[in-house]
Amino acid sequence: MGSGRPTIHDVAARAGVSKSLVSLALRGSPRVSEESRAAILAAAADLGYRPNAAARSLAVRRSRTVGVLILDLHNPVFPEILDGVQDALRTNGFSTMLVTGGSDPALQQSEVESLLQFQVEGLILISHRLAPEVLRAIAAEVPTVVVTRSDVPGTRIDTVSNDDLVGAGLAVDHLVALGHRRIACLSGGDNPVSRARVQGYETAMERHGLGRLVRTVPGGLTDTAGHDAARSALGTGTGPAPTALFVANDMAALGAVAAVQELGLRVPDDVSVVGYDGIAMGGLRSVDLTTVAQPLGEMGETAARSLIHRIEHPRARARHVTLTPRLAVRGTTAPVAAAGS
Amino acid sequence: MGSGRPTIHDVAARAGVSKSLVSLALRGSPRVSEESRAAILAAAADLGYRPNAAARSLAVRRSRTVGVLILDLHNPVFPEILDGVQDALRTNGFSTMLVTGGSDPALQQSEVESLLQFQVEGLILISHRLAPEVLRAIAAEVPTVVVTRSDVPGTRIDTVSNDDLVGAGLAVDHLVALGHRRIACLSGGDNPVSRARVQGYETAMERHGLGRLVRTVPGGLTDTAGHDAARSALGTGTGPAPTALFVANDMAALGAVAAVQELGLRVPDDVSVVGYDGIAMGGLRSVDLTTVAQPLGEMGETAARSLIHRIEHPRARARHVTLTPRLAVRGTTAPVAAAGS
DNA sequence: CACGATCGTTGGAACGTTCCAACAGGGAAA
DNA sequence: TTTCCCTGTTGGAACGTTCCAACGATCGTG
Repeated sequence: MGSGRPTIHDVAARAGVSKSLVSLALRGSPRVSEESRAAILAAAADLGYRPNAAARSLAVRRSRTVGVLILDLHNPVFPEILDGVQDALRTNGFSTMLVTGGSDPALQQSEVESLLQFQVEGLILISHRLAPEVLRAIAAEVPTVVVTRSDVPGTRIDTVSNDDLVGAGLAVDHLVALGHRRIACLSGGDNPVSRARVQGYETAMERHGLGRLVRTVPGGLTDTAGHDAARSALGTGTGPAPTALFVANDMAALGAVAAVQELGLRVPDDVSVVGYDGIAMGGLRSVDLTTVAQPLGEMGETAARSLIHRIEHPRARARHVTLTPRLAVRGTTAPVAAAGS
Repeated sequence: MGSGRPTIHDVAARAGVSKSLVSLALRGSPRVSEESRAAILAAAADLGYRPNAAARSLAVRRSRTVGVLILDLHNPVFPEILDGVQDALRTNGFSTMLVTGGSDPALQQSEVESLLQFQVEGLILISHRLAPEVLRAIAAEVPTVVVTRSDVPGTRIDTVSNDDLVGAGLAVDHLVALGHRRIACLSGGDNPVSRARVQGYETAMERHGLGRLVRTVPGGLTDTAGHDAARSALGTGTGPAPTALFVANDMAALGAVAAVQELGLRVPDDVSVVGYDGIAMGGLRSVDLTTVAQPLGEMGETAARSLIHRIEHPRARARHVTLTPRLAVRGTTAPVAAAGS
């Protein structure tokens, strides 16, 4: 007593009832008389009583908390997914414990470890870098949902991702409809997501009878990677320059736009650029990037709902949800210039 | 046993020792014999034992966890502060519990409430919207540090912020050195931070003998607010147009850049623009915004260190740290055009 | 008028950990 | 030999909550 936070015992003593009744009353049980309830509530308010979540979770053996591991808060894609996650969790009475592990797999693993020590009931991994066997071991202990990647083996792990093949097709369709034919693809490097986007691009080009004009330039997922890839795509010596660029993600697309401008060309008059992701920043007036927008918030919500389902039905089979992206047409695409340059 | 996670008792049974000795061994006490230690470690590994943080925190009455409330993960300033916070906390053996409350004060309060239920030992508020009396009540219960705002009353709350007056001065000095005289300020609206930046602008203008040319245009902290404010600043009818804009933050500055271009003017040839904050996105090639950069990571680290100090010395007085920003000169500022337009 | 049912209330056990006082055994000192 | 002190180990209490079996009082019913 006295020292430290007030406990349920202190409230009981002040209200003149037993600790059990306080517990009942505070959780809104109907079988508590009106007077007792009023006295207890008053006592709790007087003392500034606040339930101890650690003690509760110990007693009920449930923490009502889920852990979220996020790769990198700097890439604006992730906060938007997170919004959806938190909304859905909150409305279902779960708390969120958020950690970031950077891109270091070991650090990520230790962060997940500490989430598990806190007895989280489930895990949402927003774009992790964990080794497959580590991931599998984790998923064996606690329901796990992976967002953004769908290359996860095993049936104990739910996944939520967007359909990169369809998305890349949307971009190509849009450009073709604007009259473009020489459409280059700046790839995002050697990871499953980027590979799928490149493949979607190639398939769509074939579908439009442009298979011979397929041109994929190796790149990466950052600003500078996009910049460099665009320079090499537009560089001289390799036949006629492309009139449009499909870039693996928005960050790289922004770099590509800068490169185009540095080369003395205009976007979109001389070269159209389409990104991928739909980050909010792409919608800023001074950026105004045409892009394939993933339903980021919806992906987050879906992930949270899948997880809750698995928590409530531990024997349920894993679900793999693929959502469909949509094209956001903005200012970096335009009909192909009348005269070939 | 059997069902659920293995506990310290299971480990003890398997290693053939008492639970107390397991506890000792796992925490690395020197007074455990080598054989016992080895047997215990082996048993723990076999069972996949993981300590229960809730039970520990109940027993030792310390959670070794700090709560972090972040206003908005979408504004890129905050993740960068957060990086510094997490680094410093991690190296001092604290876990982080991160929540976001959006801009709704009630929601923020309930998120803080749930942090307190988890028995966090301290709180870092990265730009909150809590009412002063709520804030004070919270700080009375648990050590609290506020980052970004320095207008907090009471001596029980530490603050970490940057010196907005000096920062605004840096921007004005830079523009004046480039030959600009008609420098307008696009304000960030009615909040303490924005007011300080405007005041710093005015003071600096006076200092350069440009007091008569002070011109403050009401604006806000978003892309569109900056856009609209820039349009009205550059609009006709109010004497000669400014040749440079000092904008309350980077997001608004990006909107201002877009507005300048829409008006058929070039940045920086016709109009120079300086932002404030130093978000990473401002450094992207296609953006390349000159700005007053706050030492964001350092602010986060300082906040974490202040908090840890207060946790370890509960009677310590609150510290109010003000860090100095630096100017990042990039592509949106240039010498004033030779001929007045 | 005794009986069981209902209502509101209660103490004790449990959750998994840490801490503390106390233990046995062996060696050194008396 | 007895005493004392180490070293390594142990059981029980505590942390703050929830759950459960059981309590006494009041009520209606036969």
